[in-house]
Amino acid sequence: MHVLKRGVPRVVDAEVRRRAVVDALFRVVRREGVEQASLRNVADEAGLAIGSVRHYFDSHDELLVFALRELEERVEVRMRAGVERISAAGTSGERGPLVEALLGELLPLDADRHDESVIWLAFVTAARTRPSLRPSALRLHQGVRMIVGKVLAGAVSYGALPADLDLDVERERLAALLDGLAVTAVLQPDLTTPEVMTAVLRRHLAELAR
Amino acid sequence: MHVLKRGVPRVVDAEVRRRAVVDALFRVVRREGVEQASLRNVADEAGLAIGSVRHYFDSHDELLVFALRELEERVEVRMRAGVERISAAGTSGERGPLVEALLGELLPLDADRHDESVIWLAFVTAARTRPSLRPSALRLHQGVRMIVGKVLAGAVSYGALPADLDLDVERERLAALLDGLAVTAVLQPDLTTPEVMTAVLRRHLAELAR
DNA sequence: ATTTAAGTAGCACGACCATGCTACAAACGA
DNA sequence: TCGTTTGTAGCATGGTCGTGCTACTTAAAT
Repeated sequence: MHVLKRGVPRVVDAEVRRRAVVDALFRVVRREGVEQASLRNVADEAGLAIGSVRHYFDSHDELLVFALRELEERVEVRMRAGVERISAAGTSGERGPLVEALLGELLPLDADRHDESVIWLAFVTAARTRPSLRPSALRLHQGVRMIVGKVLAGAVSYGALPADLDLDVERERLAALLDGLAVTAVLQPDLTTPEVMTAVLRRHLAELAR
Repeated sequence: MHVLKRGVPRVVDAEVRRRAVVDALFRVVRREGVEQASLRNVADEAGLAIGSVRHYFDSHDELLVFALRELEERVEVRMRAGVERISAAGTSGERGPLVEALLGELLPLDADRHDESVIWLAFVTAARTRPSLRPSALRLHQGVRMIVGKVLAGAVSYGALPADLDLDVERERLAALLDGLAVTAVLQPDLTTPEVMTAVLRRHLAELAR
């Protein structure tokens, strides 16, 4: 009945294990899609027995939910770092490239972020018919729009963008553009190269600045 | 050995039946996602026995491929009609709204096109890991970009858009915007209303025209 | 040293899946 | 009229799935 503190290393191990299982899950999803991310396939990929995976995740659904939260966190960390980098830049002249870099973090410009985008699209589309995934999917959606909104508002306040912009419309427009680029890069990677994506993003930002 | 013409009505019936099965498939996909579109579920939805469905489609995969081709055709028909409407409009003054309407055909602005977009996204993401669906997915991708490219080039030639536009970049930008709007409308329909989508599209076209 | 908990593993069950195959009815061509 | 094709239906097989459950091992706690 005593719910006191236990041996320390155990807890750490548990967290590491959960992370390892999630990484295995991500590899399966990237390679074969969410529908193939069964407990069996994930356990195999992680080099564990199916029962071991279930020790850390009570159900298949819980594993998926946890994995999507993990993805959420990774994106959030990268965004937060980008925002801080912009805040640290004093003069407005330096901010342009930093804004482009921040928004570029949402695009699959390198192999890691490509994989991340693949997993993002897989989970977020799965969330349409899986209620347990919807909260995370919604947070990701809103998070991107919040970042984009802040960036635009900040640029206006610095005089980098005209003050008469309809920020609600511009936020949705830029967010949809980023989503669209990521989606096409995931679905047709041969046709949507990093160069194309950066050119499109740069053009969009330049045009916003008139 | 005689491969001659058979009784006429049979062929018609067969085509009608295949269409009915595909419609049932679309309803299942819309409601529960591609992963639930098993032969059993589709047969139930169509009110047929599983064996009957298999009489028209030799395999599950063939059914999916046929269904995606059907979707391809529907989109193509609507696009062709829109293009003709633009070609029929003589003066350049009338073309603006027609262009907006044509590109709007690619957005889920009403219930029917919303369903169509849901199915589009489901199939096209499934195509990432299903080789048999890739050709259709690629054609849809290229088709949209061809239409968008023609529209932009036409607008330039009519003087409605500045001649110094980088059409390759603008084509990808507008196509990604349309894809992104459709995706977010499918995944977060409550947050991405038809009004938002039309406002974003209108704004983009207006800005292109400088 | 003994108890307690956590980690690992695997079996068994019921459900669902695609597909090969057979059977029967209706309609058509000869 | 007979035989062939076409539509409809259902059975059996082999596979994958999530999950409940049990067993064994390791290590920490008392």
